[in-house]
Amino acid sequence: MAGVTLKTVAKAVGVSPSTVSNAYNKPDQLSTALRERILATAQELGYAGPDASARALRSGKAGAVGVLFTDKLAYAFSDPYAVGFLAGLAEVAEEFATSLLLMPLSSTDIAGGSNAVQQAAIDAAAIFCVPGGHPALEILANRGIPAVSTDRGDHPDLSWVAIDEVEAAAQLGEHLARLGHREVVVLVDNAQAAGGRPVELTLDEVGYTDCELRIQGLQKAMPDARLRIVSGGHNAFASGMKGAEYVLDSQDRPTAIVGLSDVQALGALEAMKVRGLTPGRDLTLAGFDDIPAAAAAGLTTVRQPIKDKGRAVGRILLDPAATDRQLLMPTQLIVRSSSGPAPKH
Amino acid sequence: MAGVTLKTVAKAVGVSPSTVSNAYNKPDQLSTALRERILATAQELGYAGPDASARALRSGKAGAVGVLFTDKLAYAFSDPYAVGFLAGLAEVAEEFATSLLLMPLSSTDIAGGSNAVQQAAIDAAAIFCVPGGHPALEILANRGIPAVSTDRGDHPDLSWVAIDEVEAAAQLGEHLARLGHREVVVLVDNAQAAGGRPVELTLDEVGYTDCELRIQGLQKAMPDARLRIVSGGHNAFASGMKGAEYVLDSQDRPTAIVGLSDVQALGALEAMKVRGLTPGRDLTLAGFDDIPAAAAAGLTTVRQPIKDKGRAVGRILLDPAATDRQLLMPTQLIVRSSSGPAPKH
DNA sequence: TCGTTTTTCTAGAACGATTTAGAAGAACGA
DNA sequence: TCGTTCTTCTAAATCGTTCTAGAAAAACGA
Repeated sequence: MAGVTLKTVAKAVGVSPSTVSNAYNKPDQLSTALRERILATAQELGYAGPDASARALRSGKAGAVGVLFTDKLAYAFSDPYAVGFLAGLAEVAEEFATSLLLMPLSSTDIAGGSNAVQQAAIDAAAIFCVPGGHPALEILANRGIPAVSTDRGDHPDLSWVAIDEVEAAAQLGEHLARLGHREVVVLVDNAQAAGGRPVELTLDEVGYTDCELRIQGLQKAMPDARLRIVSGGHNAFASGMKGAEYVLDSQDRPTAIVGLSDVQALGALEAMKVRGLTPGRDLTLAGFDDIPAAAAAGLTTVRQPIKDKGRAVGRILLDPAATDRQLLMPTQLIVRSSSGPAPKH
Repeated sequence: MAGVTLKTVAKAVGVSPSTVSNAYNKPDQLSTALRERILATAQELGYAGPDASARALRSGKAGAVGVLFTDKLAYAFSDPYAVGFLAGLAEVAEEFATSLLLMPLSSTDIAGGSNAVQQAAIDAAAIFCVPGGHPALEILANRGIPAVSTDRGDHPDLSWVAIDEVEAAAQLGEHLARLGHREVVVLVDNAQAAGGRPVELTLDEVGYTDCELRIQGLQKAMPDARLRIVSGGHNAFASGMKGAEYVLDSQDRPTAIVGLSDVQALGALEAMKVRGLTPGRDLTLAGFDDIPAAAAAGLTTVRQPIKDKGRAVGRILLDPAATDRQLLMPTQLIVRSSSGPAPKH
């Protein structure tokens, strides 16, 4: 059973290996009769079709696109936003009979080459929320693998599918400003705070480009407001809760809390509930992304078409017909019950 | 920049290709000085390390494990249960510097070989909730790829990590029986109902082994109860809602509804809420899996350690030290407010 | 009937690495 | 000093395909 190759089959049928190869890949290059005879013999010999690695080597196509996530791979699945992106990407991948290769980003042994990004047999890569300058991006570039990012990069020849982070955040900022909020806390993803106490950051310490831009957008739309940047850890429900707890239990309570992702905002919502605070009345809460749970919770947020984002990335990566290599997706402010006028003193 | 291979580097440095290969893979097989010289030259030439496909072909290791999901790949991400499994698996994969290859199962062109399962360069495969007898499983077997399933198969030499479905469901059944329920509706995943009207099924029509076993377990524990099997479509929130609506709006209302997954049960919960029904008082509702949202919703359910399941599958696939190839994971009945005594007439 | 096109198939060279077996020289123990 | 063992490096075979030319036969048009 083992060791059955194209050659074995070719010999058994009495044709050349090329012909057997064609039987699988170019059915119109040989007579139907012969093709069927070859396939039958292959079946009989237990030949499972052309070897994937060999085919990939020779043809230069791996039949898979890589997906790069920040942080731990296991972690990526906790945010419905990331999952939505993946779902959109998967949809297109499915259409092109291509697999998705999820690559862990953790191991930093770059020179050694034991890196997953180094090892991966992929034709292209989707880069999801990876901070600019990450070593993995360089590896990808070195390997000459076409990539599409979900962040607008600085290089003009980079492909991306993104939103206008500044404008999107500004929409939300205007809404909050109109409601009279001047004391705002922004909850962000931060590695430092993970596992420890919540931290208060400056804009420069944020790290993620998209987060920075959003904060800038908020500030732009509410020039008179005082923005504080707080993190309770990685981008997750628990972190949002921790960050909000820290803020709510301090003397210096804001009138509005903005989570830079809905999962964090929902965590903050939980912290408010525990303290008997009603969102939209006692304190305004807003998020970002508009994940399904946001609607159920009545969370004001900025909707971005995440599944479409995934689809668009997939098209750029896989569809030769896709011409636009830089795509700006629309966003929309969704006002729900969690935002209300700032209480007057 | 293009066309730089091991050979190019070898020629540039003035050593044999084997030595360059060793510089990357077996650092202790050559002097440190030479190794550094090689690596430096490689860098200079823009060589990005050994080609993944070539390495995979020659060494016979792809550095990736495949993940087979039922249904549409895009779809798999909508259930936190599936996502939890993936997270556990990813954790172990990360540890072994292995990537996860998500394969779409849809295309059925098996003979043609344009199949993702056929094409995929993988060392092993995790099979998640794929109904027995699916053609993809045969392809995998033909290719001689070791696989671990989340269902206990019939073959004694198959590897799996599963739960005792019958016993787990029986625990829940006993709980319901003790509460006096005799009219029970079970909500299941079913392709037929997808996109159309909810359907009522017989046990034989269910299809998924695990679902069948759970229903058997319920029946076993509540011999006097009448079990009806209803499906509102694929395994998802919306399907559970649709199925429950169908049942709640009929003349023949049950006293208890059991979702065979929490997402479905939560969908049913929504349908109840809309109708002003309080779970645990007007009608008993129970689920399966104990996803995070279940706790928040007060849903009685059967907990299974899904992340551990993913981890265990990963270990069997990747860890040579893992000896047990068949693992039964524990389950636990979690009673919350959504279940209560059956109303007396 | 004769050139021309089409169909069907093949030989042999890649693809880019890893592996095996072994050579050359250095280091070692007695 | 001599045989033995290490260390360091190499030559050549091999992994299993697909691809590029092109050959042989069949079909075609005039």
